[in-house]
Amino acid sequence: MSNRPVTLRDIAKKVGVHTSTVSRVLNPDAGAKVSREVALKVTRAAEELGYSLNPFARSLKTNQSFTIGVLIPDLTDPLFPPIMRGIEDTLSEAGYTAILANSDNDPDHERKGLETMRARKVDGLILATAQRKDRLVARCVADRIPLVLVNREVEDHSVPAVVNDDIGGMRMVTEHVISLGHRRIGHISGPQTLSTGMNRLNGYLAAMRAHGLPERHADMVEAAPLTDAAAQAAAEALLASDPDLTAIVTANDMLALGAYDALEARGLSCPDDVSVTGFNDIPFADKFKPPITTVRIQKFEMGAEAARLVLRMIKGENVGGLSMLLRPTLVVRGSTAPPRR
Amino acid sequence: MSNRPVTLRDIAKKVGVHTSTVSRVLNPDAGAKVSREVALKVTRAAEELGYSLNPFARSLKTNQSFTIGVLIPDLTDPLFPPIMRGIEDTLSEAGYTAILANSDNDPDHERKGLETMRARKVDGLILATAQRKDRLVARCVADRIPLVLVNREVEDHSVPAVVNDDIGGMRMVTEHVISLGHRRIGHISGPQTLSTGMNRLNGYLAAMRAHGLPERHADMVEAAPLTDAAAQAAAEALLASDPDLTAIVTANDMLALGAYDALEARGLSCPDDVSVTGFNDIPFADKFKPPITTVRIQKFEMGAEAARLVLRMIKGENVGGLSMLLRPTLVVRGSTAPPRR
DNA sequence: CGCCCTAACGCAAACGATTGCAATCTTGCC
DNA sequence: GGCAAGATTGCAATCGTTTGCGTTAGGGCG
Repeated sequence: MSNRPVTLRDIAKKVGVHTSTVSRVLNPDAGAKVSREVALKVTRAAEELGYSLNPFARSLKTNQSFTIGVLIPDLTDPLFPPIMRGIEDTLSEAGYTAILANSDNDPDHERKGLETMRARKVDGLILATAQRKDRLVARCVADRIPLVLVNREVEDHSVPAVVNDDIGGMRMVTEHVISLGHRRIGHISGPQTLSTGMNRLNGYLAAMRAHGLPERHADMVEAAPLTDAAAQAAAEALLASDPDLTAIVTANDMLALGAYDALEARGLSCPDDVSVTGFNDIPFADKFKPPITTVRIQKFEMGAEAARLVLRMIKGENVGGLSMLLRPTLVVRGSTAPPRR
Repeated sequence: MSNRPVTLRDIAKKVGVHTSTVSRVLNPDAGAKVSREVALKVTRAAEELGYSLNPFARSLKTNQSFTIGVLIPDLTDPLFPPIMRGIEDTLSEAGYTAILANSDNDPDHERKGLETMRARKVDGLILATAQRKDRLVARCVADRIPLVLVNREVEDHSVPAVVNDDIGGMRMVTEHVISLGHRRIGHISGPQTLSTGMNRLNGYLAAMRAHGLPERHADMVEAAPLTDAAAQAAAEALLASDPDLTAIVTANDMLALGAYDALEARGLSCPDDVSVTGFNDIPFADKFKPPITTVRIQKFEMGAEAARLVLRMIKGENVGGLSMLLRPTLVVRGSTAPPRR
């Protein structure tokens, strides 16, 4: 028994037909006509010989890799694993495979990641790293690579994207806080270079306006990197400049944790002294003390839809300008309560 | 300007040499001799034309994919993203790419994942899913695929693995609890079908024995699935059967959180009434209330070393029986304190 | 019974690289 | 100056599939 893998030729020889016929039997989708009997004999022989397609040969010929590149900021950020699972689960069902790269929010890394993906000739791209203005994204569309954005999108909506209703979500949670009786409400925002950061800020503003509450500049601080440390600093600035604050709504759960730290450092308690909210509903959001009131976004579904979308683009479907907005839901937990005063 | 990608032939034509020469210039590692001048002209032409290697053609010829399959239980489990990053970061430096599959602890999924990886002709495999006796692992070694285990290993140590010193780690944290003065210490273990579950249990037992403490059967319960819910049930069983327990050491942080829930349900406080410890030091372990005293394992490094190891195997190095044991460290936080009585 | 059409299959040329071997050219040395 | 050794480079086969086109055979129809 030789160890040489079984090829189309082996099957052809065994059955007594030409390799092209075997190929046609094994790829019925191509729409080639083969007689019932031959098809049966071929499939049987393939089975017996334990044939398995050589993907390199196929790809060389068809110029398809059945591979999708996925670029995310950092797999270690709890937001992305669920998205990634959504992507991979639906890709694999379609016979596609994801290859992953982390950008670490570094343009060089990002560029390098994209580079290797293109070198590997991915059939499409899913990016979770988009800035509102993004040169790399622009280059990809210019190069006509099937591309969809996930979670974040670009300013001009020129690229298909699957995102949450960040404005609506933030408006919802802000109004929850307002409805509890809060009037002086601060916001720790994410970077305004990201659609999420901007939209969530706008959602906050919309809610404030809608209820006739003043928008004070001092009540909005940006957490430059989306870390708990940055958020802690931001929360401290907020509390210093406006000691009457009774609530802080933040642009994501990690920032909420940073706010917790700031409150603790000041000897304030949440939610008794100050209510805090997050966004995303990351795993464990319900396990912290207090459990975070937050906005649940559809992480797995976001990934799954992005994958479906890119697959449709690959099939040649024209999905121009199609963006999907997933509806988030409010999750009220222990970090919000009516204000004391 | 045609859109047809640049090939070796294009370069050859431009420079006036044969494609084989171009190939040799572009693959210097192969050790072929090419004159300085030709090499220079070729590289320059390649640059000018914007050549990029067609990986399909190369792979077809060399039968290498520069791809490693990684199989993990669930990316959503906070233990794995850091491991994954370790793997990917070091693979990509070597020009390799990881393709990921989740088993969801389901043998069918696992088998299917392995199947697609083999269909894609990965050059090697990294498995984080190994049971102590694992048929799939056995099949892989039988098929002589370069393979390394990570985090968990097989019983007979027949496969190279990169794991933590689970016994030592658990012994360490148990002794920490003992040194605080605890005598009645329960253990919530992981599944004994996994090396981690068994080793950690043994570490606990070793510590108890070493200090002349009785090993009571009632003080050991297995959390069948490694979830907080299962752990909560386990902790309740523990507390019910042995109300004098003053400490519970668990096999991982998620189980510790389950123990928290059980204590809270009983109106007991941690660490005042019962001390609790975890294992792994997952992200946020310091953010819970109380922050979890736990054993920090080297997650990123574990992944990185596993990647390095599989690469060495691919290069043909004989690493027979080489396993790496990474040293964990004790991280004392707020969930442990001296017993009241 | 002849002709045309279609179904089924074979033929062979790709896809783009790698690589053992042959051919050529230098160079050194006697 | 001739020859051998060594350094470069060319030649051509090959990896395993896919696919446009040609060929064959059979069937329907006039």
